[in-house]
Amino acid sequence: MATIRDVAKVAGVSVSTVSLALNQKERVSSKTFRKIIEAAESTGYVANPIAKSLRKGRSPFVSLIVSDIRNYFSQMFLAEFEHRAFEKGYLLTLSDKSGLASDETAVIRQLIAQRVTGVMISPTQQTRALLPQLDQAGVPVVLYDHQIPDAGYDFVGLDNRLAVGILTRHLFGLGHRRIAYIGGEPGLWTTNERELGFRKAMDSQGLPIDPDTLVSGNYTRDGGHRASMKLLCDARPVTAIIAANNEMMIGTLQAAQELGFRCPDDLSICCIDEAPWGDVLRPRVTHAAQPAREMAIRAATWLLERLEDPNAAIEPRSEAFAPTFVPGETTGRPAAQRG
Amino acid sequence: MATIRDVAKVAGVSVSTVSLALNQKERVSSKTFRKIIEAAESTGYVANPIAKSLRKGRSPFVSLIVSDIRNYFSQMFLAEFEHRAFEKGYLLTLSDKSGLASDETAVIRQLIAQRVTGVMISPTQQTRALLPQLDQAGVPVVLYDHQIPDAGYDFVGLDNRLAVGILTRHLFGLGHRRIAYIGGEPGLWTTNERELGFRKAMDSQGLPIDPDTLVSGNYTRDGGHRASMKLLCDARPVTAIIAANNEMMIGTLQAAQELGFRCPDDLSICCIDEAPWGDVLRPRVTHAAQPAREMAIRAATWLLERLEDPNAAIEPRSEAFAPTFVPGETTGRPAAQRG
DNA sequence: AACGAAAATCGAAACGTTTCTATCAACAGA
DNA sequence: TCTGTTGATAGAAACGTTTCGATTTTCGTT
Repeated sequence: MATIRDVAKVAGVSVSTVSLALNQKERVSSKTFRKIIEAAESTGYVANPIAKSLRKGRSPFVSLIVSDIRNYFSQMFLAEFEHRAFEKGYLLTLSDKSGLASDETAVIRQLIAQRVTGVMISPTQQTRALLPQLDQAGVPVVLYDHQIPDAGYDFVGLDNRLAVGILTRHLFGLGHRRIAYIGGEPGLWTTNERELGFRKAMDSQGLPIDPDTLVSGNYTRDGGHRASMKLLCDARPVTAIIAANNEMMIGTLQAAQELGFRCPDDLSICCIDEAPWGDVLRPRVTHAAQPAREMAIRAATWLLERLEDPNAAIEPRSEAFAPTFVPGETTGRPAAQRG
Repeated sequence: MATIRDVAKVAGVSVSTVSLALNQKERVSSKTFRKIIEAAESTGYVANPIAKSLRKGRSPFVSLIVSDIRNYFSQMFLAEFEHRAFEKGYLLTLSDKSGLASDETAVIRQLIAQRVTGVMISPTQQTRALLPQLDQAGVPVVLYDHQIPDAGYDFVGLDNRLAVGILTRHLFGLGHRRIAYIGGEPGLWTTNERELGFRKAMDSQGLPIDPDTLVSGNYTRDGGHRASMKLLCDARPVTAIIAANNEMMIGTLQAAQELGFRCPDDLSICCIDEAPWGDVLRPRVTHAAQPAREMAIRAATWLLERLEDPNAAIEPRSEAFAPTFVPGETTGRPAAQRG
């Protein structure tokens, strides 16, 4: 492969002039510029980005660390980020925390060593301890999905309290009083926020919370199924269930079906998140959708903006997107209220 | 950040000895080895992979180029490849061809320049011309989904002819005679194979193919919808439709519903591919599923195997996975045959 | 024609490794 | 005691850029 030295030789100039010509064309006379371009073309020269990275201390990579790539939300961030990054000349590296071997610490250590120029990450508890390392390495970071309060990073997420609030209010409006809530994996920020949203909403309707009806389903289909089974086999089953994400909603739907509950006649079900093929699922599930695409675009834009000018002192920004309420066929008046 | 020179100084040995100790510990006396390890730890040394790459002419990156990341099949490859690659010490770069700006030529040029050590790619026509460049750069390649016959690359895909054959045979067995086929984007390998499978299957049942019932839907939902509309508004509509992928199947389902066709009473529908949430979709769609996960694992294994020993002369391997036939509720006997 | 400033170009160092070749010490065999 | 061999370590070159400081060229003024 042709190197810059070959080009210099062919063009009859020094190596440094070639570098100048290729990177800051205004620093070079137009005559030599032409000569150099010509030489570069005739030799088929393409700069070695690795050498450039070594010298500059920065690689043209930008990284996305998702919690689980099988999840619809992650995919949006992936798609939008990849396109936008590539447009700006960056390549994308992807890491998935759900992987068996995926130790987040190791991932981040690797990325820092590779001198990636920016990181977008859906953080967890474990992540908190790693962020200072990225900081120290001077790598701009944008968080999404889970917030780390007061950490001073850009953040893009959902207004989780509002989302659950809307769903609760919706059910209340239909006449439900015994409303169960299936929360996500304990310890995560969104989990706390969503639960808090539920508590507040119930409180503001003057409804007490029966601790038996506030359970965790770990954000998994199976967890949702198990939790629902318990909720529905109770002596006095709830009339409505809110699942904190779509996977658990599916588990709930399944449990209801298996136990002979008709939805929404005997049981109303709704959730946060939309399903990948939500528009063709029957029954259509009532849900509070995250505007995933917009959120992804915002996050990508913010990160790329920081890369544009790494030492511009941009104040950390934070945006909680309002959910979109999508009424479906899985929620209705409770049986006792009808007819 | 500490460099190898700092370690050498602290350990009181030369730089080359440190390098030796860290990479081929047997080449160094155990006494100095200990000294060096200690020095490395005390200085917090972590090798700069970029310098290593420059020197070695290879980076620790492995690349996946998908046709469209929003597609379930791509996601499987992504998830499995990422995990396995990371386990072996590689980082993954991802490129999505569906991106607005994503010029495949530019992507591959970049990857070669970055000296990636292996590439997994779902090729298209355009790709064919780019493969020699990867070859020349000595980058092992594994193809998936679309085959490029006789190109001499590892390939993992579906037995497309069999998949369509099964579906056709299934419909024939139910009594259908007017069977339509909605094919994919023209020019792609799988498109051709699937169509060929249809032709052969029809032929072997002694059924003529009405050219009006063999149409293209471009693999998109909308394309499937349009094609179905035409098929169903015909004077003598078909009794069954095979869609060459899941997206087009959805379009077909929708069209049937809009035109008042009951499925499967008035119209049987089936397709290749499963849906991401296929197990909760109602009605359950009859389909020939690709064993996506196994395929992804195979592809990842093959590629990583080649990276293990880059100059082992491994014969190109190729595997066409048999589809899994999953009967559903969208296919049944044609109306004329029943009661 | 000579001068000085500005513009253009050059040479060399530096980024942090690996690896080739050379040196050195130790040690076995004669 | 000397020689040849082996194993451990050292030195230096090379990978391909960018960038700093130095040098040369150009060109407008006087």
